[in-house]
Amino acid sequence: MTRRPTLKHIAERVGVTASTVSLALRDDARISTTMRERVRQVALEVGYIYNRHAAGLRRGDSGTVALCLNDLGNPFFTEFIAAMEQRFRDQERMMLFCHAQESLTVQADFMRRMAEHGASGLILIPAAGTTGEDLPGAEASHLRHLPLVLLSRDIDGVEVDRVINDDARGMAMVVEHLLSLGHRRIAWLGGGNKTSTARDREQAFRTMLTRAGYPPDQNGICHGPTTMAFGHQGLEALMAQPRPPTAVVCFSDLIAFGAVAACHGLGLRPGVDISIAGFDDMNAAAYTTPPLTSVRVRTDLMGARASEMLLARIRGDQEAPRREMMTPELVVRETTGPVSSRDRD
Amino acid sequence: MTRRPTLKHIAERVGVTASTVSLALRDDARISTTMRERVRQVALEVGYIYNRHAAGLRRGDSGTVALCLNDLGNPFFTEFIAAMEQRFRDQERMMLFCHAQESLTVQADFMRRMAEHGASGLILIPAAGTTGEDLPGAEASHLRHLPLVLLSRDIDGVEVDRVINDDARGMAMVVEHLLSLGHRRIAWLGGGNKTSTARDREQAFRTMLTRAGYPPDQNGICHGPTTMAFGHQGLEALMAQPRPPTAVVCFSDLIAFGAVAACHGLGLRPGVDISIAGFDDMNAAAYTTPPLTSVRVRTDLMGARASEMLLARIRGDQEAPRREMMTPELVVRETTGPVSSRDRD
DNA sequence: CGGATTGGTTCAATCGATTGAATTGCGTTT
DNA sequence: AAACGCAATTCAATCGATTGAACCAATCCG
Repeated sequence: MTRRPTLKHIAERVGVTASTVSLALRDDARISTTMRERVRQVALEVGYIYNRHAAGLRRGDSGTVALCLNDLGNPFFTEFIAAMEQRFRDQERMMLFCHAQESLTVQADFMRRMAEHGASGLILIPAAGTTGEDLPGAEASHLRHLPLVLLSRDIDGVEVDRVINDDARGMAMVVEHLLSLGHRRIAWLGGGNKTSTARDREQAFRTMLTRAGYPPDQNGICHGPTTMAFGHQGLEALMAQPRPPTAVVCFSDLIAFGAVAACHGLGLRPGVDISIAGFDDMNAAAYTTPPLTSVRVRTDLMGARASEMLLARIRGDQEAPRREMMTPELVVRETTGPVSSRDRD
Repeated sequence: MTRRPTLKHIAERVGVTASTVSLALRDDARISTTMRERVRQVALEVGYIYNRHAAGLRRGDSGTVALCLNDLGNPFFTEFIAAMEQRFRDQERMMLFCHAQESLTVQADFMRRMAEHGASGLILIPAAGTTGEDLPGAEASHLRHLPLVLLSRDIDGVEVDRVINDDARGMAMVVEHLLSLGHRRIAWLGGGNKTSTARDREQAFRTMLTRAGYPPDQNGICHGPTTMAFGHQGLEALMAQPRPPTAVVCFSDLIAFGAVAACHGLGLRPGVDISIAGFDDMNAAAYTTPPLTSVRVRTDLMGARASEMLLARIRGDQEAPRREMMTPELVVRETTGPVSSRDRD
């Protein structure tokens, strides 16, 4: 098991210097076509493997871009990936990603590691509870030169590029839709206040209902993790109340899936006996029984835009950080319907 | 914007050499505690960032482990990740992953890149259509020294470690279950022959039915991509036949989700008018309406085992490659039930 | 024919951390 | 006082690729 071949080995075989080989392999115009061919040939023969550490050390950049996600258990987040991968691949950049599982420590480790590794930039869907202090942009941080774009979840008080969904608008559409169907007792099933999405959506939910004159009941606000399991038990809890809601708005589709599933056991027909709305409109939303009413978040556009913004920063764009909002749209399917006559107030 | 600080800068400040700083930061026993403290302190002050390229160049190993997935659109595959991350984090190894989207090119690029990067090892859920030629183990490949473990999908004719589910056994359980419920016209909804899982499951399906004396009808075999959309339209197609099946076995849960959803539109009650079985038992399987009968694949155990095998290889284990099979279990929920009397042959 | 041009290649310094061997300093032993 | 042991630090070579400048030879032009 011999040592892995280097430029020098190739150079010796061909009878030139390592410089020539380096230039040849990288298609430098200074090298003649014949030489290039010979070098290529020999490189193949000896099984040459480019050494990124050596190159990275010399050049200072590794040509990679990092993505940090925090909840792979929610397929919604994986939907962002496709659009981004495409963009970076076009730029011959590799995207390396990390699943931090909502752990600030893991997230910080990853960011540090990527800085050490000379990553060109970072797209971050921040872990719940992330503050400005935790970001590369923070003065105290050693990472301040790492270009950064926040995706999907916003963070207050930092000057960074970000691409987020207009959650307030999306939630307004949901509430208006339900009100127009005659619902008045509308409950909330969703996350706490650890992410901007959870905060913004719930805030909008409360504001809209209050403004319409039907402020949400304290018992109608049910907090819990963003999982199907929570959606399931949450709906059961809501419906066990003496005066159950006629409609339930879920923070996310994942929760709504659980809620819709719970109806089966309770003998309720979603869209008839109870209205349920989700948020995100992930792929699976069209495949619940019956299909879920939700708010389409344009993960494709958001991912693409985040990539572009990051690439611009990497190229050295010096403009002030931008905060871009994507407009969502309401997708009415079958889990929402008119309030049944016997439920009407 | 000054250049980022190096060991040398710290050394100058402290009044020692770079060697001392290096040893101090890495907690080498040779360095006194006081010095270690001083170095640490200064490193923090100047905002030192460890340079992985330099270290990697010198040491030849980057301490990272790579994972290549091919279908993030299917949450089943993300279920493997959690168990693996844990294991590697315990070993202070970072896991970098790639979503190759079933593209052999992207997969190959990633593997090459990881070899160039000096990754310690690779766990691969191979892209559909991957052959032994595409793997680091292949003689022709330049990657032959990269420790490799195959996960979930098997590949013929290569000597590599692998951890796979016993698909034949799982499928046998499904078919027996349906036969025992009285089903005789059982259809297949699933992928082609590009992955071992697709082949093995379909093969077992056919064998079991043939052995029982009810070989599947040619019209009862419906091939397509592993998506909910295919499951949806596939079920509609099957039920549109003059003599529709009384039960449908799906290659995977994702397809089954689509199939179950299609029932709603067709006015069929899964588990009553038609039996549907999935495979994988992903989290969402318990939340369809009604809950899906499926085969539990132990992604947690498989992920853990694959990590352990890879770590053993990295440590230099010289034993012959092993092929480990995990035993699945049937999870009967409500989408399967006795064949209805009017359908009985 | 001399000088300039061009194309092709080599020179040599450089990136920053690592590590086995060598060195220094200091107290202890004989 | 010489010899020794030990701890703490430094020396110096090394990893492999990159790249601006220098070099050389052949060709071209006035």
